[in-house]
Amino acid sequence: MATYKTRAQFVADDLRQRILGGEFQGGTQLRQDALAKDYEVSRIPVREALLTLESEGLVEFHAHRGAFTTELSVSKIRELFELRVLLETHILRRAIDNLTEADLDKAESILIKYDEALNSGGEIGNWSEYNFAFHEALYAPAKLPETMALISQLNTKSDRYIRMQLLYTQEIEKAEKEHHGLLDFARQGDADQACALLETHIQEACEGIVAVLENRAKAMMQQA
Amino acid sequence: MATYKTRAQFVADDLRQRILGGEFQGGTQLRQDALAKDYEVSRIPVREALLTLESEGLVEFHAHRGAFTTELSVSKIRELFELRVLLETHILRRAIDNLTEADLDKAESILIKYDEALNSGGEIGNWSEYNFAFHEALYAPAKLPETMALISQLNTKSDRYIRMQLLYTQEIEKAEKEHHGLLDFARQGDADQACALLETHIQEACEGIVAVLENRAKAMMQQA
DNA sequence: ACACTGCACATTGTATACAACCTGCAATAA
DNA sequence: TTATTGCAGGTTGTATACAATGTGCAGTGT
Repeated sequence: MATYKTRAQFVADDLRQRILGGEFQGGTQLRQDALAKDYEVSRIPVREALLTLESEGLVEFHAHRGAFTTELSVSKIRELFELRVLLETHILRRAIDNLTEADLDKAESILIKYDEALNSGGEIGNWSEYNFAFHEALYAPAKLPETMALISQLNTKSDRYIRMQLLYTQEIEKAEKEHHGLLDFARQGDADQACALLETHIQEACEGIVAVLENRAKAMMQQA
Repeated sequence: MATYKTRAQFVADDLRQRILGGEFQGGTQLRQDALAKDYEVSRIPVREALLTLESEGLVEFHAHRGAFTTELSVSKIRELFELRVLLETHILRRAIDNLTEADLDKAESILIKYDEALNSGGEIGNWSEYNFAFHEALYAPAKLPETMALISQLNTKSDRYIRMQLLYTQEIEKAEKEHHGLLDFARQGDADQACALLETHIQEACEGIVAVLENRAKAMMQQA
């Protein structure tokens, strides 16, 4: 799949990681010239990369004024997480209907690999990738590609904030326990309980993020 | 808002209409050079327009092979409409919580304008735009912009098929009656009934489309 | 006949060059 | 002083030119 990568795709992938990694503050302008020099390409693939990122909601274009990284308000974050609850409980139910042993094992293996990394190293830079990989594996049996694409889209949009939360609070272990719980309920075929757990799992993550944001806002106020 | 339109945006808007209008069969290649000549621009804005349309799901890029219009399978169409039910009933409930008289009047005025056009002229080319405008007006009071954006996205993706259905069957009047029903339930504040009606409204549209597609497939078989 | 290689052509992807537009500052006038 | 106009510089948007890749056919060999 997609064995060849155009420069535009390469720039888009790398820049996405940089944005999600928090390298830019919300609202900073991304100058095409500077990025072109960074990547040693012309501005054309840079523009195309920025357009791609715009469609993912990471960047906003203003005609003749350029591209700016987006910043989400608390209310938008709440909305995104509410959508995640809606879509992910929906897909989880379907997944549980179709679940095979192999599916469960696959999801579990991701979880185990992650557990090990957690116990040995402690810090995990790309937690959010593992996180999404697990959810994806759990939802895959539903065989709803369009739904999955929307979920993925919502995740990308909120990813920056999830990372931020993990940086400030130490909720990874808790989330990990909930992941095991999800897997257990799925194995038992108990869709109701699984969905209930998933719902609180997502909602609590949301509240965590909102708390961090509001603390930060308070700190900003005092500084000024 | 967006007073200036770049050439890329112009091409994207026009090309979107052409694709949704059914000018291209699913899977046809869109040659950049030809489009550039059509619009009397260079290939650069054409490429950017195609990228935009790709993010909307109307077109697919294959590296070094170009852009092709997408074609949805019956199962994907079903999935999209299922998502619409999920998201639109969700937003409708919220909208009904916040509804004011002014909101209802606004939605109704769209409906009335449309009724008139229907009675006088008969044929309406851009029914799907009116259709979406009404739904949008009804959902707006929910004040959930991200949700609304997703709904809009799903609508764009399925729009071609909705138009196709309307071309072959004459369901516009029925849909129009249902719209009035929706408005009535909303006015009464009866979210449950409104959502139930909305659900069947969407599901029946879906079944209509699937029926048309399967008939067409059968016709194709006989031809061969 | 069939498979395979390699070349020519067409099309896409990207670099460079230029035009259009926005922004901020300086100069002018009220 | 304050508001306004116009210019200069810089950035984005687009055209043109070139490079890289995919495709199809001719030619060769088996």
